[in-house]
Amino acid sequence: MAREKIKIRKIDNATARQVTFSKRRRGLFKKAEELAILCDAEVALIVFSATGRLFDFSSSSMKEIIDRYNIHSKNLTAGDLPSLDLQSENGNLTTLNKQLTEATWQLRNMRGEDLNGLTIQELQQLEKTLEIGLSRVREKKGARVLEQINDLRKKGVELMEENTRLRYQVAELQMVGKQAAVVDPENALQEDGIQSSESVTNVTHCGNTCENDDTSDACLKLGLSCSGWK
Amino acid sequence: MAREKIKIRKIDNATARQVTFSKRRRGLFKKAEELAILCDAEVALIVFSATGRLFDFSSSSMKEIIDRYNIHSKNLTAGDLPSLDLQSENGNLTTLNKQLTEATWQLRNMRGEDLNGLTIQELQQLEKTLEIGLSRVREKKGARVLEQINDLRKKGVELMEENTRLRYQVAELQMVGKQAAVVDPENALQEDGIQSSESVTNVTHCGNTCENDDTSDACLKLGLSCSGWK
DNA sequence: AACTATTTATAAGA
DNA sequence: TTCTTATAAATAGTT
Repeated sequence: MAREKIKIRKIDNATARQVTFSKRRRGLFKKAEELAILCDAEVALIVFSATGRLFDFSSSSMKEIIDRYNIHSKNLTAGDLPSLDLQSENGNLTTLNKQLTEATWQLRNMRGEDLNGLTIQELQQLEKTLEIGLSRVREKKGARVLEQINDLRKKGVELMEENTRLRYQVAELQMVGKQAAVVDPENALQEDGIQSSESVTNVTHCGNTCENDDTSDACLKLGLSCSGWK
Repeated sequence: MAREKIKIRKIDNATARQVTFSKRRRGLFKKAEELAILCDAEVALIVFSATGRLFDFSSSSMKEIIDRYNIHSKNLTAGDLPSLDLQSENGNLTTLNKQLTEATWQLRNMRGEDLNGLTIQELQQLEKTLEIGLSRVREKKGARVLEQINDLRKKGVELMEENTRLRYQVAELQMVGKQAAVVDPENALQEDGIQSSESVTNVTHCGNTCENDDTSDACLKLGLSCSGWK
């Protein structure tokens, strides 16, 4: 639906796939919500990305919709097939169950739940693990934030450069103006001084100057990319 | 998206609403399937029309996706009982595998591993979860340490009381000794003085005195509970 | 992220 | 409902 038509099959390039996922996911969720509102429908949408992240939308309570779905679908299919490969791989099953129980228990402990069974030593170890995890998460977040800041800086530099160009442009134009209005030289000098000092010290003021210049919409971009994160 | 732009609010006209529902439902399901195929995502979509008809789509098994959703959303919110309903309902091998994968992924994230796929917002959320977990663990550890300290204090008091009793006992015995060995009064007086000053100021020294006294093993207990934490 | 040339989706009308 | 069509939205590829 864009520059080129694409075939509906798995996108090979992982980056492109991720980008498309983000775009289409947003579109899908928007459409789901619109359908629910426009047509008074009950809508539940669950999406797991290829990397395992969950996204979901439900027009009312997800639980209610799933319950309602279960009732409906059971009526339609009658008897469902209760786990066929259960007995064949029983050995793995108990192992998996144990692993999952263990993992879940660890997760809960890390969230600070069910700590009563732990000794002071275990709590100490848990605290250390959490501290390390927390510091790593903070480090990564910091790196991401720095990336964004650098991006903004880069754009700031671009703005400054543009600002310089514009100042020259203004100066040139004013030279022409001075030559034309040589009858009133005082007034022309004053305007020149005000304009240049403002444009150098305050980048955001350029919006007024370059509003209709299609080579310089950097001010707008700056504002937009700032708004997306805290 | 057509002849005219419309506002996203419930369509008043029932017929128009029904028509729009049919059209948009088809569009939504198509988009859902495309997202699943293009981006290798797991998608489940459940829609109930205003008249109660069920429409659903799922890229794989609806049950699996809902199970996975339950695990995820439970982990994100609060306390659940995973080990209990694991054996009864989610006995399926593939389901277990996915749950375990999911749990492992979350655990690694909490330990600060594999953070590259996460957005700043997700990192923020993770940081918050870790902070909460960490503070709970520290709180619990603090409580345990306080318990132990109170225990030790109590035992200290018991020792003091016992000590006092012992001093009286010693004094009494020495009175008897003095009366019996009245021939050497100087030596008896000196022993009394040393014993009382030591026992009042230094509790741990009592070990030598009461080692074989079954009514007072508090010193031993004190030593054991001291060694268990740092 | 932001920009567009295109493709899609769809609102209204037949 | 279905088809048509003008127009709004979504989005693929690019920067």
